[in-house]
Amino acid sequence: MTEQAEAFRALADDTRLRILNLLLNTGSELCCCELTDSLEEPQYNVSKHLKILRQAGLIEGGQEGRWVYYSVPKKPDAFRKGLLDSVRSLPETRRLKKDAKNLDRRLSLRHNGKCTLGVLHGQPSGDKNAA
Amino acid sequence: MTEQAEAFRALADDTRLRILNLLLNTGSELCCCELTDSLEEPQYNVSKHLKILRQAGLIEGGQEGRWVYYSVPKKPDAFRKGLLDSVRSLPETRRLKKDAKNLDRRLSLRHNGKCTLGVLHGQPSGDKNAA
DNA sequence: ATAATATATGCGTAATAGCGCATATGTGCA
DNA sequence: TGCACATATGCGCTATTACGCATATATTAT
Repeated sequence: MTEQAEAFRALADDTRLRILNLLLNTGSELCCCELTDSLEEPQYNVSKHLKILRQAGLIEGGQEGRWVYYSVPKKPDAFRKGLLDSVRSLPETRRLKKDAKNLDRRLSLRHNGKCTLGVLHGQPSGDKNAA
Repeated sequence: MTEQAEAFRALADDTRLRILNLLLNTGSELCCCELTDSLEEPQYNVSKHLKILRQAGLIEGGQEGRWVYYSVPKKPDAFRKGLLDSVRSLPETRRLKKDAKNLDRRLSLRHNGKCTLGVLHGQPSGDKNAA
């Protein structure tokens, strides 16, 4: 598979589109646990999806202490810039709105603009512990 | 999977990208056999890929007699238009150039701007009959 | 009608993807 | 040195995908 087809494949997944949606709609860099809580997905899944996106060159990740902050590339090549623009134009579904709302709440817990917590919600498989 | 992720998935395949590349770079509509010969892939595969692209809303197909002509949608929605633009910006690999060359040759066999032939090459699995 | 032909599709199989779970890795702090 | 914690990864499983092959469908020509 060519590099370009791989990039498309990285986008062919709802969870990964949700991750990118959050990264694109916030100026900030987001760490794994913030994404995990926002998406209400298990941490190991979020981590795996982040890896796929990073390998496709669609996000970048930088470690800061125990945390790894992910963000959209500052200078993507033309092809990936086009792809990211396509993701930016995704229709705002209920799910994406909820993700954004979760993220807002989660970001308000930062201190000095940095995450100081881990995953808060119950690592839901079916949301047993959420309520 | 959302409709948008499905569209990305449809693009996550080299053969399908090659098909779109040909459709985007020719003003003309192309029939299945012309694409088959240009790509040097088996007819049944091309047909299957065309189906996936059509279901994703990335191409349209219209029957004319025994032939089915495929083309890029005239009025795609904003999201798909962005995707098609991304495909348009694919780097010109050797493979894509060869496809285009094959297509040129194949198009020169049209009569009155319409295809009058079926698949010409040896339905290669490994190009046994090609030489 | 029958044959010829352009395209589509069902089936079997091998490869791949995503999830859940458990656990490893690596960093900071006591 | 050892513990706590954020993140990453290996494994087993199931579901999906792509391919090759054979054949079905549909349209034209004889």
